[in-house]
Parts: sequence; C-alpha cells; structure tokens
Amino acid sequence: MAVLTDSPTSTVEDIVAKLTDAVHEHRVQPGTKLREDDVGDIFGVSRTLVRQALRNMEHDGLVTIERNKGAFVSKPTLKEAREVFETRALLEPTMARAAATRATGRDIARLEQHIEAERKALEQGETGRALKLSGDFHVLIASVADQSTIEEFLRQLVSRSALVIALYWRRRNALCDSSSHKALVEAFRQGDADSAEEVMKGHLLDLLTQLDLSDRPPGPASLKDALRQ
Amino acid sequence: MAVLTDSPTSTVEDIVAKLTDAVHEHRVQPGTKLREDDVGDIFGVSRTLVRQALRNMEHDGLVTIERNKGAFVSKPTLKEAREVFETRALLEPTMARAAATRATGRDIARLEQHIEAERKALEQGETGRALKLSGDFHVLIASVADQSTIEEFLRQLVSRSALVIALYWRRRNALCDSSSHKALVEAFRQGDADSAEEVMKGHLLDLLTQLDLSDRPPGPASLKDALRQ
DNA sequence: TAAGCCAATATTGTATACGATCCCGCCGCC
DNA sequence: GGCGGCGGGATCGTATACAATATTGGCTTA
Repeated sequence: MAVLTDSPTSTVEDIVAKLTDAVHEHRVQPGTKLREDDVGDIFGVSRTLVRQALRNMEHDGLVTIERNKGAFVSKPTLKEAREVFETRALLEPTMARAAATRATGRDIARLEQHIEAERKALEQGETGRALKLSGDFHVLIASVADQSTIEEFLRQLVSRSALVIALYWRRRNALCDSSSHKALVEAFRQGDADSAEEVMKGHLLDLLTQLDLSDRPPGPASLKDALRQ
Repeated sequence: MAVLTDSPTSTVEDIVAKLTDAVHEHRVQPGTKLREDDVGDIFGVSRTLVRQALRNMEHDGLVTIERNKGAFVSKPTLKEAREVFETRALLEPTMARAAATRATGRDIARLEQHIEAERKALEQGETGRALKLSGDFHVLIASVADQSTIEEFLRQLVSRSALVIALYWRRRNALCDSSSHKALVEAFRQGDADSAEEVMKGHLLDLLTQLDLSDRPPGPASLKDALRQ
C-alpha cells in the first residue's frame, strides 16, 4: 500500500491529505490496515504525528481505529452507506440553490475549470482521479454557497462516499459522466435557483441508482473479517 | 477553570466528556485557554492524552487550537453562529419527521424521562445543566430517527450552539422553556410527522429569535484579543 | 493428527525527554 | 521618559522510550 515517499519531514496535514487522496482515488481499499510504523516510514515522521493524522481521518469517517488493534480504512455498512446519501440529499440541493443565487463570475470560472479537469482525468483514463475531482466539485459548491459549516460536513460525506463507491459500485465502467455538473454550473450562471436545486436532486438520485445498496452482506468483506463474527 | 479532579487515570473519552460538559453548562466560557499541563494535572494523565482530547474537541468545533499558542474554547463568529442554526434548520425538521414515524413506546418513555430531567434541573436553578440537557434532547431525536450520521453532525452542532448561546444570548433569564419539547414528543406519540416537522421548525426559530445575531463585533471579545489584530 | 497452550514477536498505548517557539519583563539606549 | 531589543521562563511540538496488549508460530499432548 505504498503511497508516496516524501521529503524529510511532513506535517500532519500533509499526511492526512496524501492518505485521503489515496483513499479517494481508490489506490487503497476499504479494510486496508494502516500500520503506524509503516506510515511513519513513508512520510518520514514519528508515530506521534501519524497517530494524529489517523485520528483526524477517523473523525472524517475515513479510518476506523480499533483499540490495541490499529487503524483501518473504514468499511461503511449498508446502513451507513444509505445514511451518507440521505444526508447529502438533505444538504446539497439547498447548497445548489444558494450557489445559484450567490455565484460570481469568478466562481463560475472556477467551477468550469474544475469540470475541465474532471474531463481531462476521465479522458486520460485516470478514473480514480476523476472520481476524486468529481467529489471535490460537490464540496466546491458549498464553498460557493459560502456555507463553511456545511462545506465541512460535505467534505466528510464526500469522503465517505468514496468508500461507499469502492464497496458498492455496480459496474466499474460507467463512471459519473460530468453532464450533471455542467448543468449545475449552467443553472448557476443563469441564477436559476429552482433549476439548480432540481438538477442537484436528480444528480444525487443518479448516483444512488448506480450503487447497489440492496440488503446483503457489507460488500467484499475479507474472509477473515467475515468469520471473525 | 478547575473542572473536576478525577480518579488516577482517565481515558481520552473521559476527558472529552468532562470538558465538553463543562462547556455545555457554561462553567467555562468561550475564549478560555486550556493549558495542556493544567488539564493533565486535573485528570491525572500526561499531556499525550490531553492533546488527543483537545484535538477531538477541535473537530467538534468546541476548541480552537492555534499552533504554538495553545487550545482555547472556541468563540464562534457571527457568521459561524448563523451557519450553525441554518444547518440545524436543514437537518432537524426531517429528523423530527422521521422520529414521528419511527418512535416506539420505549423511545417515547426515554424522551419523556429526558424532559422530566430538564424540568428538574430548571426547577433547581441549575440553568447550565438544563441547557445541556435541552441540547441533548435534540440529539436524542436523531437517535430515535435512527440516523447515526446525522446524529453525529447534530452532536457537533448542538455543542457549537452552546457556545453561540454563551456569546449571543440576549437575556440570561428567559431560558428555553420545555413546552416545545413536550409538543414534539406528543407529535411523536401520535405518529404525526407533519406536526412534528412544523413544531421543530418553529422551535428552532424560537431559539434564533432569542439570540442576538445582528451585525456587530464578535461578541464580548476581550480588549486584548481585539487589539491583537 | 488436530487442538490447545505458551512463548516470542509485532504493534499499539502512554509517559517522558528534549527542542522550538512564544510571551513577558527588564534593561539599555535614544 | 518612552521605545526597542534581549534574555529567562513558560508552553507547545515532536521524537523516543517503555509498558501493555495482540498476534503468530511452534510445541506439547491427548
């Protein structure tokens, strides 16, 4: 699970950012153990900072820490997976509405730039990176809406969504097309709050339908985990 | 700011819980510095665990950590204060609706027990404790609604609300009467989702009107803090 | 041979030690 | 007399050392 070697000393934020990216881009799978010494070696810091980073990520729901066992990339249960998207459905349409009424020219430009980056990543076959960027787009909307509290929540929810997608995605191929994102920005540009809200609702539903959240065991659990209970 | 001495060793969770309670009950004010050695002495643990606890509380928005300066009980800005209640307004009516459709007899009993505890605290003049219990009630509703993700978010928002109230409450006397809480439980008992949702909306508006979130300096900032910038 | 126990090893949990930074009072200088 | 620099103490930041716990492999025994 080697991620990236780094310059002599990294900050806690560096470690969190790099590990989080790796999870978002599906370079490390849910269930992966994050041994403190390993991570420390990779980033060139002591376990002190690694532990801080891991606890941070635990708070975002990306990592689960079991006492005396260690830190693992979280494996959201079916219920948790549903809750993540139910919560997003509560927050994001309102964010889209607010963004539509507030977005400035600079905001629009930033959003379009972002979409372009998504397109490029997809074009070059970097599906992991495209997925991450696609998530960031949703957080960016909350930023445009100037709602930092919800932006923070959304950051967590989008992170967890990456885990959910890793576990419950139906067909790897049909990845999130960016037409919805384009439609959102178009609504923002026209200041059409109603449209923005509706497009966002639909977009979240689209995402949901591409997941398999029917009742069955919590995804590709390792044999070991399965038998432990 | 002595809080509570404790048995020889406490866990991180103990420390977080005790400190959080102290903030919820307004026994420590926003802006208070939480010196690591002090907290460690109080709870009989090393700075290692204190730092973990403080970082946890930072994630909940209760504590702000400034590098090389230390940890302080957070002082939400006006904007943050507004965002807290805007976010609650997005989440809680839906939680009330869900609770109304899901609440069992045991749930109702638990909620009524909670209200009774609130009443007693008020009766005995323990306004701090009453305030904390009043906040917990809202979290409890999310628990009844069986939405653990939102419950966690609400826990953070209610915590921050305690800070907002400490900073922006208009008249200390007129404290949250529990009639709204009673009305909520009554709606739950009757399974009246519409009513539950409406009562919750109104209750949150009531709270807002008792706050002074008009545009003016970020509350009772100390002169020192004011001049520092 | 398989099950169970025990020791050796690996890993995490907590405390302590040391270095870096900041705050504050003192002193010299203008 | 006031202003600015400078030192000492206090406090935080990180690494390391040691203790506690879990895991693994081999060994014994029925």
